[in-house]
Amino acid sequence: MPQSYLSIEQAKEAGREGTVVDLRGWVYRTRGSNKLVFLVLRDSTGIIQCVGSKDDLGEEVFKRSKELFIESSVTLSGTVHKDERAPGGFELHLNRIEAVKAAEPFPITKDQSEEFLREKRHLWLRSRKMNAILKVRSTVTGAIHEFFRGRGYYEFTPPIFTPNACEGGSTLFEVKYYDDVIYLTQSWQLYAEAAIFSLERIYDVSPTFRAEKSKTSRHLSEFWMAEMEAAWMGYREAAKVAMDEVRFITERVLERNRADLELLEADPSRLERALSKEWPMITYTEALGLLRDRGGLEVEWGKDLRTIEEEKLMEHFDTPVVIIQYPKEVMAFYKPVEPDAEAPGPVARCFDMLAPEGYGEIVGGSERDTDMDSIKKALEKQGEKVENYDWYLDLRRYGSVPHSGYGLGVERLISWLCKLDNIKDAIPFPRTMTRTFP
RNA sequence: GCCGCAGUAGCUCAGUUGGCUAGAGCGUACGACUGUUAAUCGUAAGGCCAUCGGUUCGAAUCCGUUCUGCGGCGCCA
Repeated sequence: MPQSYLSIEQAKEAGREGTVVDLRGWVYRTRGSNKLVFLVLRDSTGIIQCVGSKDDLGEEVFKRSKELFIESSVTLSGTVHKDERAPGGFELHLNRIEAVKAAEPFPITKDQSEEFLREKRHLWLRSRKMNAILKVRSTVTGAIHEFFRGRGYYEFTPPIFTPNACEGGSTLFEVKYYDDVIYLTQSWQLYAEAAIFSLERIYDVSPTFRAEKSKTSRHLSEFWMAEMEAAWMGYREAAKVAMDEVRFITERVLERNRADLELLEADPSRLERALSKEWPMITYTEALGLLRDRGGLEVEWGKDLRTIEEEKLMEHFDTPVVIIQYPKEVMAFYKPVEPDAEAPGPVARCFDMLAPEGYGEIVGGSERDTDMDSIKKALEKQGEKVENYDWYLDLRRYGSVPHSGYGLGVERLISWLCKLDNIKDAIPFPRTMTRTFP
């Protein structure tokens, strides 16, 4: 066995031509005739075509190499050649090939359906498509840490089991907890609000669970949210941080994953175009005006923007757009009223960020209410028991300060960056209302 | 919660107004082929037509039940 193996990416580096290299990986494709075998090798870095002739390999090895099924693990060695006939421009002329473990016939063939690929997701992860998405995903989560740490934020990890509802109880997953019942978190917010009195500026990237009965290509029951919470910060400033964050992540993906985006047919230039422009921040009331004047869509003031309205609105933009000051009535209890707004009714100090190309809401955030009485009233109105939130009210009793925060939907962002048809491809093992397997 | 679509070979799909022994491609097995691009050519194996019930001389096909999956709306990230 050779001492050191190269990756396929390394084997294609300049200056390697004519040298003998050792590679290892998995069989991606095989083709052949009675004198030649073409075997495309795959590893985490890419693919390369390997050519073996009966003369070079010997009758026995040649025959066995032709019998290797797709996804067999192999080690091999050969000479690097530049060859226009090979996919990718390089190929390896084999002088040795050994199966580490011969595979059984691989169930995924060229005829595929979304449903079948999800059923075989544990194997489909090996596909070039999933490989590219997972690489982008790694860049995205890494960039989130880099962004916040570079700005003096602390990572703060919230509990996943929670006794409280926070955004209305209907969408919580109940979990048996010893002899009791508890819920899976659907937001870190209440705990983040406790932590800012210690750390002032915090962020996290963690799983979130929502039992919404949403059967769409934009919803998951388990997804990852990148959240931030900051003391002494207003909602407009938080919205600017969100825009900076999404910009930063997009830059990093363009730097590190250009080839992955191209493989996914997610034209990088559309992201470059978005980065080259200012991203608009408009009010809800202005958005309604836009819909009426440019879209011919009349929306009654006070109604939340639905999917159709959001899509219609985003037809006019090729960058993400932040919408601020939604009507107070449609917002959760913790969002305070903006007194200075020019609007037909009370509006909240809150914002959403919509992605272009129909990818919908990627960020939702707000300033948090610091007024004890209005929090209590809002909780009662939602049917919550105020005494369950007494610990949360303590945060208002002891040195309350203005503060804001937001949550970024990691899979929604990845969907936009990678131009995915379905959010279920943005996470390795999607969990939806009907899928918990594999 | 509401609305729509689909279940036929391991996979992707045909299957006419109800009519003979249910078809193709891919994959698999065997064979042929010196440069293939998820090669090509030949042969073969492979089916409780999702389920239960009904109509009929006769049902993959028509009607109803149940189950499973997919998508849209609402809600959200």
